[in-house]
Amino acid sequence: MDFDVKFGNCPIYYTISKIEGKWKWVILYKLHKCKVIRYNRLWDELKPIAHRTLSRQLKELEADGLVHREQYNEIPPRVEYSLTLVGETLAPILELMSEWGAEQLSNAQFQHDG
Amino acid sequence: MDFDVKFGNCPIYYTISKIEGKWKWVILYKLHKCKVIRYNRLWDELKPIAHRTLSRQLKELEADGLVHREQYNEIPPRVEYSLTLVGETLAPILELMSEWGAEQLSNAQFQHDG
DNA sequence: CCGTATCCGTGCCGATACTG
DNA sequence: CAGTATCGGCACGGATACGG
Repeated sequence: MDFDVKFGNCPIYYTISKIEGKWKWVILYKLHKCKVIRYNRLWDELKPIAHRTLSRQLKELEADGLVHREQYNEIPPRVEYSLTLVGETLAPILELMSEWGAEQLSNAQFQHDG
Repeated sequence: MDFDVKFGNCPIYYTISKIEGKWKWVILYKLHKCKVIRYNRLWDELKPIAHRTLSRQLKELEADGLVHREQYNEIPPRVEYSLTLVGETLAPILELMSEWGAEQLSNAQFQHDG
């Protein structure tokens, strides 16, 4: 990564770069909430996400050490995703993000009703 | 926004959608740290960001009520950016993101130094 | 100093079909 | 069930030049 060249004094940029993309935070949040979740279940939760997109983001998250992939060689096949220990350290951020969104939504509600 | 149609039960998606883009979190963080900052100073801090990009993201953030823009009709002109009250409510998330990045960076350091 | 205008590349993301 | 292959659109972001 060319991170430290340009932004060595900016840790938040490291975080943003590591978890870039439209879906990654949501994926991480789902994993945090569900602990363990199968591929199709995750896909269901995130529809209308495309397979290609979900698959790729999961792979990147796995490569970055944030997500663990456990494959069972059964028929039909079963694959379960969960957060790694490092991934779990994001939990406070995920919770705050969710809370912030909820507050903004309820505020917007007041604006409408109020 | 088509948010509530598809993701009404997922507040974190609201947050992500609101603060989308490669730079927005970093911009918000800088504003949070500096309280008030002039355009060119911000641009300096975020180089190699392009003017077009910085300008647009600032406008979007302003339109979303997260950033306040104060213009002084002097010569030479002066424009100062700061967080709105709503923008300030993101402070805990920004701090956590920065801390998380710092931890990951120092961990990576340990891996190297062994 | 503080941006906008213009032009353009690229890479993210989606749809659909197909495989082990 | 759990993905990959292929194709393509389009919006995001960058470089540069110019305007108030």
